[in-house]
Amino acid sequence: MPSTIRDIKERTGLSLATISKYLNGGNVLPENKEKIEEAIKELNYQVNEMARGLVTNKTRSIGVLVHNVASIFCGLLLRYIGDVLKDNGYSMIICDARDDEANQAESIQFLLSKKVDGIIVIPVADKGEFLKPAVSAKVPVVLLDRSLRNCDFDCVRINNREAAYKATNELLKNGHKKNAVIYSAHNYTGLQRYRGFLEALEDAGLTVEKDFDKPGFHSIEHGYESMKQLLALKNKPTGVFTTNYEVTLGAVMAVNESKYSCPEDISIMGFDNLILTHIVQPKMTMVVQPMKEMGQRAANLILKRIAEKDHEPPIEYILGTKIEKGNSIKKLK
Amino acid sequence: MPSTIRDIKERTGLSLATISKYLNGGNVLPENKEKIEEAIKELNYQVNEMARGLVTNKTRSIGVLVHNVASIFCGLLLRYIGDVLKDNGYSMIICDARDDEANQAESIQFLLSKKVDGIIVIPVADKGEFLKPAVSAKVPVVLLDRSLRNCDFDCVRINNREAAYKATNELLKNGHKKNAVIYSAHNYTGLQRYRGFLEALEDAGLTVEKDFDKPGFHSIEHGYESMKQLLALKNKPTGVFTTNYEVTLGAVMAVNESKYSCPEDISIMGFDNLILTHIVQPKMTMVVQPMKEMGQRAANLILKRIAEKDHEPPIEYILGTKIEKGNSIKKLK
DNA sequence: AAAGAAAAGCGAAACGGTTCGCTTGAGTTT
DNA sequence: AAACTCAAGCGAACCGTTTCGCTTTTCTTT
Repeated sequence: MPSTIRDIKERTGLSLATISKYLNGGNVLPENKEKIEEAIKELNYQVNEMARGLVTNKTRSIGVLVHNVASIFCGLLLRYIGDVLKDNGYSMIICDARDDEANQAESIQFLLSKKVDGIIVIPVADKGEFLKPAVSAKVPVVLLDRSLRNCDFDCVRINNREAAYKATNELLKNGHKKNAVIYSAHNYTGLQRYRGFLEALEDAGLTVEKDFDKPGFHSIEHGYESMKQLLALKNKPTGVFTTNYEVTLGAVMAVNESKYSCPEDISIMGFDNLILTHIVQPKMTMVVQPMKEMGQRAANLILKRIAEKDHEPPIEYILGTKIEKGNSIKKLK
Repeated sequence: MPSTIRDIKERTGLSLATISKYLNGGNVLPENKEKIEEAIKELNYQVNEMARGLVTNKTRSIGVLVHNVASIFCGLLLRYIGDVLKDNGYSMIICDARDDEANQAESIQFLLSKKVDGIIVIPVADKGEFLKPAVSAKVPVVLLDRSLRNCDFDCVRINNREAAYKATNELLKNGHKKNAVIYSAHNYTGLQRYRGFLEALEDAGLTVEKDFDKPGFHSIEHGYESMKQLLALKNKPTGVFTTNYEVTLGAVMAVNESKYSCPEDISIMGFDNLILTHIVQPKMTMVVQPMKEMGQRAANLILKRIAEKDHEPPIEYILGTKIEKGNSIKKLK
């Protein structure tokens, strides 16, 4: 039913090769160009991407594998990624790992079976084995937001350690000496932020108390439970560094439900300025990441890799963060 | 590099036709079946979906066009849709309309150019013109969450009018006579909820005051601004029905920033029990939708339509809602 | 004006599957 | 044992592009 390049051939009297050349941006006589364009318009012709793909071995689609599609953080990144891809004629096939490594590995296989030209991934954990099939299939991979242990892939992210260091200093500067940290112990990003926290304490001649050290999952629940435990301590911390969006959310919930309030009874340094910050009182002080740039860079990078013929060595784009000041940190004298 | 059906032919001595037959679930002698399976395993063979698609004219991909990919509501639906599609071997190509009708129309064209087998859409507005190209191309469409004016498509949604009616009654039952409503005036769902609100008032012998009637966009800003205006009135409402997640969020923000509090000074009846609502105090009373079922039904419905040879008349699945009680509504005597 | 270079066009062979219509052969019926 | 039935297998055509290697045309240069 839909018209093909052969219909255009009939209509213009030109050969398939010439028409194909035109379609792919090759040079054609102005006269013929006009003929072809007219035919395309009249026949409402659209290239059959499948036929093209069969020859070129390209699908013009990119797989995007996220750790959790229902998180607002991912949603935003998806928007920016999708924009760039669509503008370049690429479709975005999404897979959701639901924070599970087995799902994640299966999703990579799925994407490869769909013959995507490249994959952008926000990994669940810090291990990279699940990406081996992509490497064997020579499908380029770009990591986003989270790197991996012994990472040998392109990656777009922030300097997590430094950001955490700066954030912790914000607590220290305000006189907080008893600081807790709530973090994800299962991915590279979480661990790096934890290290930044420790380094800042160390440089200030402090250490973290055992009860104040809260590793766990990247989840609202973890933030919630940890903050509850912290508030129940006899010897409570005065400051808490919550190292990602979900954990910050959970921690705020816990404070809200308690008899304590922020920043009077407990100060919080948060992460990721998403909608949360606007609806809670007081306004949170937090580390903000350049989400838009992260998404766009990741998309552009994967497109670049696809276009390259040679296999270039991996690049890391490390973007800057800033601290947005609110009123969630009390100044201690 | 990757092996083809021809490699299997060499290895087994069978014909292409037979192997293809096996791949598509046809009957083959047990002996040959074994040979083929062995060859597939050893050669690590995977069907080339593009070659298959060229013949069958199917891509095994579904376009999902959402009004706003960064909303947590959409994110959740995407998760449930994606699960069903992947289990059936279909990939999910996502487009984000960014709440803009022009983007939405362009995205449909994009999806059609990608030759998706079907489209699931959460429309931006209540007009359906943008779907015409899909109809002409005979690509099935399933609407999700929001219907359209003069709708002639399959649709999976809740009974918005009834849900709003029940919700409003919750305010009325608690003695509220001065009720405001904040809603989206740009999509079918919002308008239906508004009607349900009006009907409930009417049945109680009440009407809505002009100042209490707040149409606008489906956005946090709209909820925020409207609530601010309501709180600034000399003659304030005692109850407010916020008819979607974003608007509820914004309204809560506005109350939090004001000198008033909920439910002492103003009662709120909200919509959509998503995670953010847990972080605000008091716990909200709200209408909850069966998100999982909505996503799954939509996905299964589109798959069913694709499988059907004849063009069956459209179906509407109208799912039930329930009210989750919190403490955001004060009992007036 | 002839020779040479560059640009544009062409035919045909891929790409990797599915499917149509026919042949083969085993099993069943009379 | 001949005739018939039915399952399984096969060859070849086809899906709609791209691309290779060649020919033709046009433009420069001397």
